[in-house]
Amino acid sequence: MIRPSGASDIGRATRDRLLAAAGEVFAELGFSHATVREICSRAGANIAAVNYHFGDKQGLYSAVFHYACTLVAEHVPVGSTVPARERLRVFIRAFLAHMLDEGRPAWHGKLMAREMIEPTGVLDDLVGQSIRPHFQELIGIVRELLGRRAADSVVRRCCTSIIGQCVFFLHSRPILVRLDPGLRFTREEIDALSEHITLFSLKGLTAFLPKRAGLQESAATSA
Amino acid sequence: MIRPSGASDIGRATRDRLLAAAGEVFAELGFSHATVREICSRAGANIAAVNYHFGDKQGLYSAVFHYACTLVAEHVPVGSTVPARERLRVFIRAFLAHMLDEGRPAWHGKLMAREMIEPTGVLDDLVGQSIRPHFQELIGIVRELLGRRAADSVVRRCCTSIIGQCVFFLHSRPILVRLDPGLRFTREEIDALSEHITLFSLKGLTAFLPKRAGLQESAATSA
DNA sequence: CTTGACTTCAAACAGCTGTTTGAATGCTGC
DNA sequence: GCAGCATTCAAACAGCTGTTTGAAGTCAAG
Repeated sequence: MIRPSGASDIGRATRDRLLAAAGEVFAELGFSHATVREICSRAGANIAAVNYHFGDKQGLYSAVFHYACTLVAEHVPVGSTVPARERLRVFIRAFLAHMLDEGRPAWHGKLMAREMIEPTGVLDDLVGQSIRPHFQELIGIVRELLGRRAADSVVRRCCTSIIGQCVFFLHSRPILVRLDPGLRFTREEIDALSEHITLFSLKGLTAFLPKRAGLQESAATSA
Repeated sequence: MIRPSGASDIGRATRDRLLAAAGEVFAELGFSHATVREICSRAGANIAAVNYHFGDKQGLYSAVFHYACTLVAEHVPVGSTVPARERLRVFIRAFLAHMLDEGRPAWHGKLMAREMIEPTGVLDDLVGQSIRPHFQELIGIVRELLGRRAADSVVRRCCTSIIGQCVFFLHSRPILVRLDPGLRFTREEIDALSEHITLFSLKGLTAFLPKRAGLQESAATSA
């Protein structure tokens, strides 16, 4: 019996405590380095609690991950009436803030970063539920900025250029802080960063505008 | 006794075989997932060989890593007589090729990617010996493209924008192949990718040129 | 109170890990 | 051949891991 159908209040309490503790530990140490004992210790639960409530360690990880996915779903895409260059700005800012913000539930950003590096199987769910929609949204923005005649491959590469700039801070933070000690991701720094990436990307996109489209270029540039 | 001072030929043979095998296994699985037994098995050596030749698993990892670092040192920076935008092109191409090329010693790219994510202590050496010089080289290029009056913070952020685009393919490959099955990093694809990043970045940089510098912009753009 | 389902607990289990040991082997210089 | 050294080997060790077990506890319903 992996998980009982009806859970009482105190049962749900330790279950939730396990989820919260597991989120932290998994984010800190990754799936394999995190130990069930450490998670249960932080949750104030018995070692057998994980297996009782989630079947096994992998089940707990999946539960934590899906819980984190639902939190991401709160991302509200901007209406398409807004100009594309403004939607790009909002997109980049939301993306950066979600990953770097050292706010309260700091772990689900790290968690997803780890999943990208060491896929454990739930990565497919993550791609389907969260990443692919976001990526499609960005593709729509870029396509609007580049015009109908832009090739799919060009649009795709431009999207990776934009996302790459954002994700870099997530994956390479250990190196960045060694290159520049005193690097902190405060709210202001994130704002400045997203503004920089937006400007850089809007200009960079103009390299792939169809020839003889000076009017469009100026439109995409005057951000 | 960690390592004997004088090593005979066959001794050096198994030592080298251990280094090669460890490079593959560490790159594939990371430091913690890699097992001494697997490494020794691939090297055709006894389990105790690692401890005999390198002291312990960490010692083997350090040796592999420093060996990989010496290989990277073969990167030849272009003379500064070449125009900056051409040096940027060469830099990006070399960077991408070094990390993505599925050539013979395919492992030291992956190895460094893993080290960025899960620093094991040798990361400091890596930053000092390899990453910082490369980063300084890129800073020099970007500064030349942006002009003397560009602020340090702007130059720095532009460098991260450029490197971020390159590193993205290294860290997020699991996601990218799920978003676009059939994605392969052939020699041609790497060429096209580096060309794209170069164009995108050269244009993106112009967003941070000092105002009223149309002449410089055209110089940086006509790549 | 008694029943019964749900939950917690301490203890142990089996498996894999890096590491050590001490004997056996191979090679070199005498 | 022999001593001395570097190297290899099979076996075992100690530690940590996820997981299981069976008893004890908890609480609501009859």
